[in-house]
Amino acid sequence: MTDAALGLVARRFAALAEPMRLRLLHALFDGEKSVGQLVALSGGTQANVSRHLQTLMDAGVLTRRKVGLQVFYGIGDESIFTLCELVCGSLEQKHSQHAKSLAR
Amino acid sequence: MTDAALGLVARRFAALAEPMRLRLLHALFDGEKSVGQLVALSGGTQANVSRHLQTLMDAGVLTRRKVGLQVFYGIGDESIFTLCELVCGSLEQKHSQHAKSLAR
DNA sequence: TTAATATATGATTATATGTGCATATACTTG
DNA sequence: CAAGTATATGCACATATAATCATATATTAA
Repeated sequence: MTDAALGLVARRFAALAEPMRLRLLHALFDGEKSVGQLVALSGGTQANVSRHLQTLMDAGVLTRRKVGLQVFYGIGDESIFTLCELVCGSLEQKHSQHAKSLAR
Repeated sequence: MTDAALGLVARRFAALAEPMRLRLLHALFDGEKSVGQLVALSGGTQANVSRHLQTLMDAGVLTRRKVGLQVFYGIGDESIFTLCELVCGSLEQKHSQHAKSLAR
């Protein structure tokens, strides 16, 4: 593994290492949405949502489509779905094990 | 998705969002190793390697086994393998597409 | 052209994180 | 018990990142 490769992988993970960005990605799981829609759904400020979308774009995770005044973002990398499922699954498992060990 | 769940997922991704930690994980892919071995393999300082191992432990990603003076760490969550493969695969694909678009 | 709307961005501040140095802790051996 | 070895941790510093506010940049409509 070269230093450059490790850096790229780290950057990809870093893009997913922020609750608000995960919320935005989650909102995009059922199809692309405008910035305005994402602001409403996420409850964040317009500026902050725009910044996070920019970060996800830089990470190569999103698609961007401009239509008139609006900009529509969508999931641009299919691996995101699997990544999130994997982590959620692993955490659920850990949580249920923890619950069991508390119970006995 | 609750706020707490998003926070947990973000923390898991954050654990993987650092080149030195990825290097350590990579070194552990073929079995558990002591801190000293990891220091030698990674080229980091002892203090820094120890800190990163602690971070990965907190994230629930590693196992820890103390034998005499030494402490052996290992991969404690199978999903890590798949996560890294997925990201590497996605980046390779992106890279090859980029190479192609430069070529034509 | 002017006004109105959607999105992006500069500047600032607060917080988090990575690193190195020195030292503490835990364990083993003589 | 003293000395030596492996690992962990307190402290300090530099850097990165997220959030907010105000404002800039499109684009459309009147």
